[in-house]
Amino acid sequence: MKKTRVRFAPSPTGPLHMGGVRTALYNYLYAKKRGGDFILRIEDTDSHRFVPGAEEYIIEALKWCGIVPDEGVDKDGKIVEVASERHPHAPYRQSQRRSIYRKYADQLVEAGWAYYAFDSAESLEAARAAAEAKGETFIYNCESRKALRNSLSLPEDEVKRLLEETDDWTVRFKMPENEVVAMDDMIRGHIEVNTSTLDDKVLWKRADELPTYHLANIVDDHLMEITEVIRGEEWLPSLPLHYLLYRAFGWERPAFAHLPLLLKPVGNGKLSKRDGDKMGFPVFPLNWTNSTGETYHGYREDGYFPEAFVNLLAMLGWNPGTEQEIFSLQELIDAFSIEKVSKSGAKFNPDKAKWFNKEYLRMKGDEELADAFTEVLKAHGVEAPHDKVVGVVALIKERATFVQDFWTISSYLFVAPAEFEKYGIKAGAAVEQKPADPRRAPDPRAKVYDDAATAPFLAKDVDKFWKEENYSLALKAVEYLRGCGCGSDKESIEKALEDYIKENGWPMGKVMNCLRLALTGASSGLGIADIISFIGMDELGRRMDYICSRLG
RNA sequence: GGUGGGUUCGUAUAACGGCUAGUACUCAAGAUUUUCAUUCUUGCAAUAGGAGUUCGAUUCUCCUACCCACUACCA
Repeated sequence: MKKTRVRFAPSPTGPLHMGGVRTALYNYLYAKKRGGDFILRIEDTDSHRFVPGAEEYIIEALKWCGIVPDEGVDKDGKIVEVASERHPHAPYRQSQRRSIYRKYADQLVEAGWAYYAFDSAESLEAARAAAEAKGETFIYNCESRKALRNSLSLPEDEVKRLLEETDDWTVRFKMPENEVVAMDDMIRGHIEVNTSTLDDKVLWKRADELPTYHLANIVDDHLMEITEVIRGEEWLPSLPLHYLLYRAFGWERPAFAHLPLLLKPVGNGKLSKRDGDKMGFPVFPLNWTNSTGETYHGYREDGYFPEAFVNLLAMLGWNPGTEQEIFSLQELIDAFSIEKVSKSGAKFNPDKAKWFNKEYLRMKGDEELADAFTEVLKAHGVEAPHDKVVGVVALIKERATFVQDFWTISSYLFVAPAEFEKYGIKAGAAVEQKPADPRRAPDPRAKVYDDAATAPFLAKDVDKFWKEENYSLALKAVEYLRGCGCGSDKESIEKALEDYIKENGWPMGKVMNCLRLALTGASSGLGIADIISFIGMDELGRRMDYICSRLG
C-alpha cells in the first residue's frame, strides 16, 4: 500500500484567500487521517503574475492555521530549494524546476500526443475576434489547427527552421477527436466528457521556457509521487486533459477530488476579494496590503482565533454526519472523510463565523485571555495587575465574541465615564429599531413600538431613571455602603446594598439603575456589586460626585 | 453560445427508498436578571417545477428552470 501523499499547490499571485486555506486544510486533514504527507508546492509558472510577498503570505497563513507541511518548507518557513531526506523532491518552486519540463514536452511531441505551434499571440487574438464577430467561439482543436501555423500543418523543413530560428512558439496538446473520457471523482462520482468539446491546450512556452499549469502540474504530481489530488471545483473542466496527459505519459494517475466553491453570503457568485470589506467580514486569513496601498482585512487581525477559523472553514462544505460542530484540529483529522464533502457550493455566513469565535472564546482559560486583554489595555493606556485582569475576564467573557470586545464591555472598570449615555435622546426621537431582515416574512407576533415612551430599548434613555426621587436614594445608599464596614468582595457588597434598599422599601431597580449610570456611564453593564468590588468604595464616591456635578 | 458541475428552511447542513423532514446560525416571543448580556423554553421557516419507476421518492431515471465554473502562451 502506497503512502498517501497530497499537495497544496497555490500560485503566488496574491494573498491566499479563505477558499484556498480550506483547500489546504482538506488536503491536510486527508493526509493526516491516513498517516500520509502533506506537501506544499509553489506554482509560479506565470512570471507575469508574480506578486512579491505572496509566497511568504501563504506560508505564514498556513502556519497561523496550524497546517504544517511535511514537505516543501524548511524549519525557517522557506520553500525548500535543495533536495534532502525530508525534502527528496526539491526544489518545490516550479520556476526553479524549469529544466525538468522541457524533455517531457518533447517526449509528448515525439509520441504524437503534442505538436509545435507557431501562431503569434496577435494572430490568435485576431482569430478569436473574428469568431466572436460571427457569434462563435474560437477553439484551437482538431478542426481549426489544420489552418493554423503548427507542426501538423506546416512542411517539415519549415517547422525545423521555425524551431531553431524563432523563440515564441509553444507546445500544444493534440486533443483526440471524438473520444469519450471516463473519469472518477471522489466527491462527484463518475463523469464523462467527449474530447471533441475540448481544445488543444498550450503545455509549454518557448518564450520563457516554462510549462503552463497543466504540464507542470501533471509532471510534478507524478515526480512527487502524489497519490490524491484534492483541489477546487474550478479545475473540474480540465480534468479530462489531465487524464489524457497521464495516459500519454503512460503514468499511473492519482485519484481526484474536486471541492465545492465558497460563495458570497448574499447574491450569486464565488467569494471574491471585495466582498469582505464591503460586507464587514474578512476574506483573507491575514491582513494584506497590495501594491497600491489598499489593505484587506484578515481573520487574524480581526480577532479570530486560528482554531475557530479552521473550525468554521472545515464546516463549510463538509460535515461529519453527527451534530457535533466544534472540533479541534485533531478531532477534525479523526472525523474527516472526503466522501462527506458536499457537492454544491457553500455560501459563507459571517454570523456563523462569529458564533464559532464566541464558542472558542468561552473555551479559553481566563489566564490566557487575560494575557491577550492586557495587550488591549496597554493600547488604551491602562496598566492593571494580572490577577485583576483575570478577574475581569472571568466576569465578561460570556458577553464577548472577540478579545477586542473586552475593552468596550469593561472600560468603565478601568476608566471613569466622562459622558452619560443618552442624555442626548431628544423627546420624540425615532425609536431605534433593529432593521427587519428582508429575507424573512415578518413575525406577526413581533411587537411594533411606534411610541418612543413605551419602547423597551428606551430604558437607555437616562432621563427616565436619572430623576431626583431616584438618585437621592442612590446617594444615600452609597453613603451607607461606604460607612457600613462591609467587606470589599462582591458578595458582601451585594448583600449590604440589597438589604439596605429593601429595608428602606425603596424601588430596587430604580436605585440600581442610578448607580449603574454613575458607574458605567450607560444603562447597561455588569452587576453593580461586581463593579464596586472592582473599583473600590472611594472610586464609587468619586463617580457619584461626578455624575451629580454633570447631571445635577 | 458550448462543455461540465450543482439545486433540502434566509444560511450551513442531516435524513439504508419508509417516523410529524432533524440540528446549528440568524430572527421573534416568553422566563430569569437591579440593566444589558448570558442562560433556559417556545416559535417562524425547506425538499426548484413536471413526468416516470415503486405499495411508498428528499433519495433512483428523464425533461424543464435556475445557479455556478470553465471556455488564455492565468492558475
